[in-house]
Amino acid sequence: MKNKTKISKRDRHESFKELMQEDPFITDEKLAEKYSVSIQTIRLDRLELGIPELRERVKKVAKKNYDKVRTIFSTEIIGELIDLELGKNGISMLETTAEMSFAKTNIVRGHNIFSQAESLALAVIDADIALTGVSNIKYLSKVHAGEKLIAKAEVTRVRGNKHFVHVTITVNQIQVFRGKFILVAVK
Amino acid sequence: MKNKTKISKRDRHESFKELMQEDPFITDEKLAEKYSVSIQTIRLDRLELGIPELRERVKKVAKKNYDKVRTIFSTEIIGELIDLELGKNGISMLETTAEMSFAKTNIVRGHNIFSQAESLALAVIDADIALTGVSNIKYLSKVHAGEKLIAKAEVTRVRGNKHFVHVTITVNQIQVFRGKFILVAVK
DNA sequence: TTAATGTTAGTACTAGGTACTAGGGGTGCT
DNA sequence: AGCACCCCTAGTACCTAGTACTAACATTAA
Repeated sequence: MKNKTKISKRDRHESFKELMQEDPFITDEKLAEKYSVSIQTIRLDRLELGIPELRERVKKVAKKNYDKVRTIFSTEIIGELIDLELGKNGISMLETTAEMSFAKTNIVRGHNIFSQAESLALAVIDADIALTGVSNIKYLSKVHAGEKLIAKAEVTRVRGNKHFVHVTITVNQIQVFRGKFILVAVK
Repeated sequence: MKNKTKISKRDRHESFKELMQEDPFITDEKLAEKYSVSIQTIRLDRLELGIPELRERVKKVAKKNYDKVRTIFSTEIIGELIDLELGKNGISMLETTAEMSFAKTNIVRGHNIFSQAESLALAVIDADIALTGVSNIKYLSKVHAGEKLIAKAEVTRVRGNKHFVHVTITVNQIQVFRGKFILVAVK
């Protein structure tokens, strides 16, 4: 028998998976200390649970977030573009995650929803570069992390370089957001 | 003399620094091939330029973006809170970056500005948890990457669980955004 | 008691390096 | 022409955080 706090394999594996998500930057050595088992045991555990080695985990985080940051900040569309008829209408889909929401309530933050709507509005209008001038929006009901947002945008009027776009977002056919945008095409 | 495309040290170093930012995931071996020099030369280059090894670079990207994603999605305030009088008013500051803007024009995307405004509005009201119900916003002029946004929020009226907040954002005393929010405090 | 499961130990090997020593080749200066 | 200096290349020992594998012991269940 060893000495201290030794838990069962099942419990260790349980705790293991959680820890890997919280802190992907931990080495086998540290893990071995933490659970007071040998490094070999940790390696068998990772093998069993299909958890890659530290370097791979770090690389994965790097690549994922690298992409993510680029997607959030840089893409023309927040969410996935499903359908688009330039100058007329468009549909995009956004799967909400825990990161988009308040920790306490799991309710998705408004600006994430707004971002989807605004970027879709910008995408549907038939202009090279456009900026949002005015918008009038209403959040109709709470959105919880994990729910799939379907945004539909429709161009209602075009007057000179001003484009009027209506956007509605639904979750399971229930409206959660609606907004009117006036977009200004710039040269 | 070797054989092919060999450029000067200065030019290599120049190109080197750029490449490291574009693609931090490249190994010394690949770099050696790319510049048709030996691995040792690449290592001397990195030493000279103070560029860490691949693993450290990857780790850095991982950590940075890890934090970034958390900041964007999770913080209560987008930008830095400068002043706050709960239930009355608040000021926040956001330094815009190239990532927040359209690549072509360098103009900051609307939703980044909106996010600052909305999150500040949520912060000033004296309620544990609140959601945005309605908002009415106007972008008054373009914001370019690098400009410092100062958001001022003021609670104008409270009726039951509805909080009316006005937010203005300025760059060098010039208004670039104004918005009215109706926030709903939830229990 | 035997078999299965869980744990530890150790070896050979890997990638992608650091740190260091040593030497060759071209250029510039005197 | 001689020599110094820079640039580049080569090679060795060592490092971390592993993989892949073999072997043996400990614990538990049948």
